[in-house]
Amino acid sequence: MDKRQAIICLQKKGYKTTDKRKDILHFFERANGYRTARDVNAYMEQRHPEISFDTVYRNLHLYHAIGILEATELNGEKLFRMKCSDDHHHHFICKDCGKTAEIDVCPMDHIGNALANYYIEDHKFEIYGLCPACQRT
Amino acid sequence: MDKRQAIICLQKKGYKTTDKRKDILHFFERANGYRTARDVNAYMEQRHPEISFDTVYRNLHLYHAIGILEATELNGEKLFRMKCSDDHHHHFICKDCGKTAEIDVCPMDHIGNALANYYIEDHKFEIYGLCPACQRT
DNA sequence: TGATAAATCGTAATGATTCTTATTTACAAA
DNA sequence: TTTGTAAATAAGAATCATTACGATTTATCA
Repeated sequence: MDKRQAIICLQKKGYKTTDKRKDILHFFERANGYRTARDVNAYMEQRHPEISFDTVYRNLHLYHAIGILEATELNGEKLFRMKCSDDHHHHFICKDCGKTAEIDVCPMDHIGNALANYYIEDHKFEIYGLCPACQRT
Repeated sequence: MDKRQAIICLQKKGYKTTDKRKDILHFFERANGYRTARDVNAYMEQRHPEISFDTVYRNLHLYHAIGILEATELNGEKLFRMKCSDDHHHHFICKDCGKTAEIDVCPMDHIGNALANYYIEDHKFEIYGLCPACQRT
């Protein structure tokens, strides 16, 4: 997903494409990894000094709901990133810069019938550490 | 880990064993799964109407730091449970009651050298859903 | 261009958690 | 058993992320 596709997605579903919405997408297009709502706020405040963080949170939530962004949670903060390709996979997440790497292994393929009587809704597999670039600092 | 072992652990490290600390342990000994800080607060307020939630948070944090409790995070809230056996494993977590089930599969055994140049600090694998008991309601 | 529903602003409210200061208590040593 | 002292606690203020709300502005389309 890139900015262009996201804008099409917004329009298709009848949402308005405001400058602020476009700028949020622009931010994520360049981010290449997970970012906090605070990061987005900081970026947006440069361009729109009067922006309300309600606008940021509302749009992050919207983008997540309609599948433009994906979200996770770390240290009590929500993190967002552009949705990547549709095939199921997990992520390595750099604790320093938020950059991610795809992991194609899914542990659900290996659990067999260990949870036979359980109703499974969801799962989370993430690896945390330092990406090659951040190890050098 | 049970209450008795936890108290020994506290004493060994020179921490005082107050009634409130014991009651928190008592709560987790019976809990058999993840509980929020709010759950602990609610329980403690029954027994100690004057208790400060600072006391609860401080002790949860301490217990986690010295390995009596383990922690995770869900929907913007921290969850705690008694530390279980020392062999590495992951959990199924019931979204309704917090009860957990051990999963012996660890995805790290399957990633090969996919992250060869990455420094790995940590990983998280959790499955969410409903336990057999909670499916019936 | 103008009507209208959606989006935004500004700010207050919330919910979880942490911090601060004064007071109390568990424990060790006499 | 008493007492000194560091640790633990109470009470409430402060913080941090997030959500809610009424008033105002704006994108879109007829």
